Amino acid sequence: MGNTLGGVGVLDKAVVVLDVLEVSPQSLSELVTATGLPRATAHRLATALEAHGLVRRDDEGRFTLGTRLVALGRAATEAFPLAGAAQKALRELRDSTEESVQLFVPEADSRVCIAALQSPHGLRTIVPLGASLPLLGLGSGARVLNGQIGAQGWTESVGEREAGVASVSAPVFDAGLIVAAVSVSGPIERTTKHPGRRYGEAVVAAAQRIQRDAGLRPELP
Amino acid sequence: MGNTLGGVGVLDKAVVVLDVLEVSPQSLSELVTATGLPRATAHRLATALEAHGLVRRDDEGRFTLGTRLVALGRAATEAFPLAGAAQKALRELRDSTEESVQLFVPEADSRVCIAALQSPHGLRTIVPLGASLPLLGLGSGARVLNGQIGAQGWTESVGEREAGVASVSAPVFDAGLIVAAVSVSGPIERTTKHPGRRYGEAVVAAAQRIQRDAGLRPELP
DNA sequence: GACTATCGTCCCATTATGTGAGACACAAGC
DNA sequence: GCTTGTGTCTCACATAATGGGACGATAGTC
Repeated sequence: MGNTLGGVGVLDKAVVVLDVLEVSPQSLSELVTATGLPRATAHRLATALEAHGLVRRDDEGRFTLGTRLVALGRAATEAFPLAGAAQKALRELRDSTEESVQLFVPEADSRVCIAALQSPHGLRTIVPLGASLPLLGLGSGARVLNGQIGAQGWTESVGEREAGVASVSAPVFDAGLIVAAVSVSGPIERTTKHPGRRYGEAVVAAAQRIQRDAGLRPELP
Repeated sequence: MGNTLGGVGVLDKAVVVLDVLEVSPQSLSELVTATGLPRATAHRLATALEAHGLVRRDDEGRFTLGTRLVALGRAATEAFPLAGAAQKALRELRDSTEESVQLFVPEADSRVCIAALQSPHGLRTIVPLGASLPLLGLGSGARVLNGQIGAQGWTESVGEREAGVASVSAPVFDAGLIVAAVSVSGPIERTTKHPGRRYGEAVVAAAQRIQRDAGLRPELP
């Protein structure tokens, strides 16, 4: 119930509350209009979540995401063997390319950024940790996760997902399956219109290093 | 209901599931024994949470914390104006002391670590992000949040919260109220038995810088 | 191959559970 | 004064969560 259409359960409503609070702190009345829930219900849910530390009140008495979530979020990140194992390789890649780098994993019908480091330049691409992008969308990361990889092991996209930004991505394999995509992205001015020429090799190397560091098997047994 | 004793609602059970999964991935049966919930209930809850991305399955089919939580966790961290504003000051403090540093905020009857950086040394104190410690407990951080501050503006504790570790903490004020505590902690061997002498000044300076960077008013209007 | 154990998943009658309109107290503004 | 806006709480009602048990797979043992 609630996951399909029709009946909506407590849990679904509670998640809506969290979703709304993720955007910004909300007073009760704001919460009511934002969620569409009746005042009494919104209040009960928010205070119930508050009792669990998932929601707290800020200095102005508004509801915000609670401290419990920072602990859960950290644990969730660590639950990805990849996220941790990829850190060193990503840092190397970011430092050698001087552009923002990300690690994406497929999740249902989207791809989620589970690790990201930013370019040192003032003008840079930013993909927030945890950001969820459509899997069947644009960008070299999406292509890679859908199995569209060039002969050299990488895929590039120029001004595809967002105007002015280009990116190169390479797949991370486990037992012959693509489990993640490493991406480098930045403004076309710096990456040129053929970012693959510049970064392709480095991205593929980083993906392979992640494979090794995470203890994955690149080929089928 | 459920927050007191007696009736336990869906939300409470869902949180229990998350709590259990925070420790480690669990198969359904493990989840059942860990939570004490009936199999059908545990399954329904876990799959409901899965539908919202708060829970996912790992490669072995077990339940783990989901990707949605990494986004929520990040948002929760950002919802603390302090956590972000404190980063620079904490990094400076960590680099100058070469010991682990933390920022604690009071929350109900506990104190929560909302920012932490670790010592470069092999032997070091680790307080995980989001960790929740009793507010009326031991340690210089607890003391500071309870208003027990020495004349120099800091408080030290030696082998108090945990054997072998000493710490120094200083308060962050807003409008005359203590809103957070900055701590430096490390093994007694390095910090000496009078860590305040060594780090007191630096910790107080960091706390004041955080106050400034976060745009807080140290005194009453 | 048959037997048993344990797994994840799903059904459905039962009732405990969450529901939400409305009452309430408090504060600010006209 | 009155009005409008908060946040909070209650309570009769019925909806939504419950959990014992059934089911099909898979794995191991004899």
